[in-house]
Amino acid sequence: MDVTDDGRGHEHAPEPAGEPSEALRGTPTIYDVARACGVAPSTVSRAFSRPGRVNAETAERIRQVAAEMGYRTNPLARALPTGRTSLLALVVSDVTNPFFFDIIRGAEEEATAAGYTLLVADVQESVEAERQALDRTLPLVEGLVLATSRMSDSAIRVAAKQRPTVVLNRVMTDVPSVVTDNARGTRRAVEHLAGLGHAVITYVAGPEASWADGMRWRSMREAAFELDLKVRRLGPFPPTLAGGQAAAQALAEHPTTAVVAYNDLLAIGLVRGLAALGARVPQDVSVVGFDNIFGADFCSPPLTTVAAPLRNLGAYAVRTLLEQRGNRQLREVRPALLPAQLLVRGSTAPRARRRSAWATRAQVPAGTALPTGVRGAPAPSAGASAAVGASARPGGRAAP
Amino acid sequence: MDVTDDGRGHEHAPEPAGEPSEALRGTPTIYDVARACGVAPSTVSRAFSRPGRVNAETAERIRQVAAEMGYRTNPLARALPTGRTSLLALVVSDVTNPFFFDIIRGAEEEATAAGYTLLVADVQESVEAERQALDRTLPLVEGLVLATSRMSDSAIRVAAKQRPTVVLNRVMTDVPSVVTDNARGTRRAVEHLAGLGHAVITYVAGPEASWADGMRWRSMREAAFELDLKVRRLGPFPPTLAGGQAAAQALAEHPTTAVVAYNDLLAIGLVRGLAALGARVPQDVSVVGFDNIFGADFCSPPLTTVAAPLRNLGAYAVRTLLEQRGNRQLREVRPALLPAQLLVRGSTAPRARRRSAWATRAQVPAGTALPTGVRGAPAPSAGASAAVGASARPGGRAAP
DNA sequence: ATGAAAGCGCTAACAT
DNA sequence: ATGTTAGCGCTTTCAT
Repeated sequence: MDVTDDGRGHEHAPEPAGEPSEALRGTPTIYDVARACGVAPSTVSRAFSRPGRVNAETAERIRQVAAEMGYRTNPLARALPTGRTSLLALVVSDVTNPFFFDIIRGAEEEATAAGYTLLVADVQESVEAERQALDRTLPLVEGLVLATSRMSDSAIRVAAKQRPTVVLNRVMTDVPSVVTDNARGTRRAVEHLAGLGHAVITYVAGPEASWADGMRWRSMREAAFELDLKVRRLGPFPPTLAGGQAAAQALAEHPTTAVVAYNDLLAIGLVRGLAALGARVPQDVSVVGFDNIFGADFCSPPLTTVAAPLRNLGAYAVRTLLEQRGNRQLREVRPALLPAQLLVRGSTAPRARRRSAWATRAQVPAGTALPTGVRGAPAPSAGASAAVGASARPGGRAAP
Repeated sequence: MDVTDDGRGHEHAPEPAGEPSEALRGTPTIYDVARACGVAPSTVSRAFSRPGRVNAETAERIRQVAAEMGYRTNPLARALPTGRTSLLALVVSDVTNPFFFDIIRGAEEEATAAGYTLLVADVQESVEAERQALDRTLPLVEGLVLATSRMSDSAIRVAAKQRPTVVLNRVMTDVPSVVTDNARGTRRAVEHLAGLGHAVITYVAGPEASWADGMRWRSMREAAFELDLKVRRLGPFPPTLAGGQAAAQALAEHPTTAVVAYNDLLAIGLVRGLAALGARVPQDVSVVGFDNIFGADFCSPPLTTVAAPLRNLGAYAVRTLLEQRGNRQLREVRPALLPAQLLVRGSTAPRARRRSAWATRAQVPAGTALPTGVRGAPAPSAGASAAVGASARPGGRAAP
């Protein structure tokens, strides 16, 4: 940030005319500083890169002169021989998705604290863009956090072979991964609804390809089984406000008093859709979301949600990344499970005594195209245990 | 992204034993490719950096072999002699502020389209962090977009001297700047309220240091004068939900039927605060926000707002930046004004016939500390014309 | 059209 | 503790 319009070192060493120095070119180099100090360039280099390996006094003098001349070490030149760029990349599938806001913030903080600069690459939900972004950034960075990658496991492994890599919101066994503890979070939501007297819960599903979606649905079935509740599944729907409105239509045909949605955006859309159909939340229907994104507290009613430890997720990923420096082996690693927290707000309430008539009142035009059909869960007794055994879909992508 | 575990060129040239080649080290270089092709390194370099200056056939052969070997040009090595890093930086005061979401997205898109990678630096509202981020990234990037910088004009000029720079949401005359057309946007809001029959409008102010805040308040006074309305000013308040709730308290003491808030976050907070005080929006009070941030459409009621061309702002800034390549002069430039758009939603309605009693009902504890006093605008006739002439505060910071 | 050679600015052995 | 000397991988005159 310093500009040196003067301080050309004329008092240090008489410049042989015709020799281009930092006075002519833009920025002074270690050579200019060295000449001005009467030491070797390598000494100047050491004075900055490893203080301590140079005499305290000369080091001080060098720093002094360098400061006067406006010398700044060129990170590019430093990176070429060493590979130390001090850059980390965070690849997100969509910067404008509020799910990432706090993740970015957490990663930023941790990176900055460790002396790194975070490069946020937005790949706009495109596998092709993701590949290209990686092509471009991989050689520049010292490490990589893939938040919600849309690439295949093998593609991720390829990247992980070149640079320390951590994946977020997706479980892998040979690449360090950090995920929210969806199982416990989901259980808390179900317990909450059960405590309010709800006996049947609908799960409004998100993208099929989402690792989290599969996890949440399975966990719901387990929890419901143990608490002796019934669960249904509706969807999949795109995890957007529009998706939620569509879900409201679908719900009208198979109403329940409680709903757990794949994520907050879907939940908020659902609440709006329900309102449009004449259903009151939470009086007629209780709604629970996931993630606690920005906006979950000021929508109306404020959303009860399973809050993902967003900021922590980002911070933890970067920390894990930094720990990988040195040991570059892809060895077996257990995914880190970060705890979620149930935030009870205004969208859930005790089950109404008498069933509201909203669903029958709601005008659902015959033949309305719904994204998908409704299917009841298999009998809890059979379904739950089967679900428990199922492991995470191997190649599944993690849509937030 | 390619990994080359094989393709070591053994069939091209017998490796003299003991000479480290790309087989031993990680990535193949132009030297490896050159040897494999039987050409000079410089030819390989040209084949990639300026195709056309090399025989079409040899170029093709080189590309072929290079691909087989998994050669990728090293951006760092290329950048050292040329300065071309293909990196652009977008510095934002707070990544988690929804105001920036679409700005980032717009900038991202434009940068990617032009073959650049965008580095998003979050400086967390700290001048010190901003200075440091600049120190770190400036030498790496080819250009800089400062969105809502908290630094002084002169500090910005210093940065602009080193790299092409564009400032967003702040007017400067010697550095290209792009801002929302707040004046016209504000006028539209005032016209809208006037059309609904409101005669007195309160402006709920944001940060004093915000360039946009000053601009909006002045524009309101002008517009109100022309339309023969009265305006009052309340604040400043922090541009957050909490700030809005505080503003609701203040408004209760000096109620008007219409309010224009500095930004959406403040407006949303205000609506919630009013609700808590028993005022209905829009029946008792109409509220207009600014920016149309994420969430403005799903809060309750959906917010009428002056939508900033967020995405366009980001895209335009990057485009302007890219145009600066080549001519590195800081010459006089006129700020670009991008049009805002009034989005009428549910938070504004015709003025009620009879004055609601909410404000008198609202329990405002005596002596409640308000961030600031309320002051009426000076007589429109005098105030307005004076305001028109006033130019943007020179050193003002632009808080979103 | 291609090759040879000199850097870009810094770091890292290896000497002294 | 400091100086010398090679590079890091690529670009770019200047020759040929």
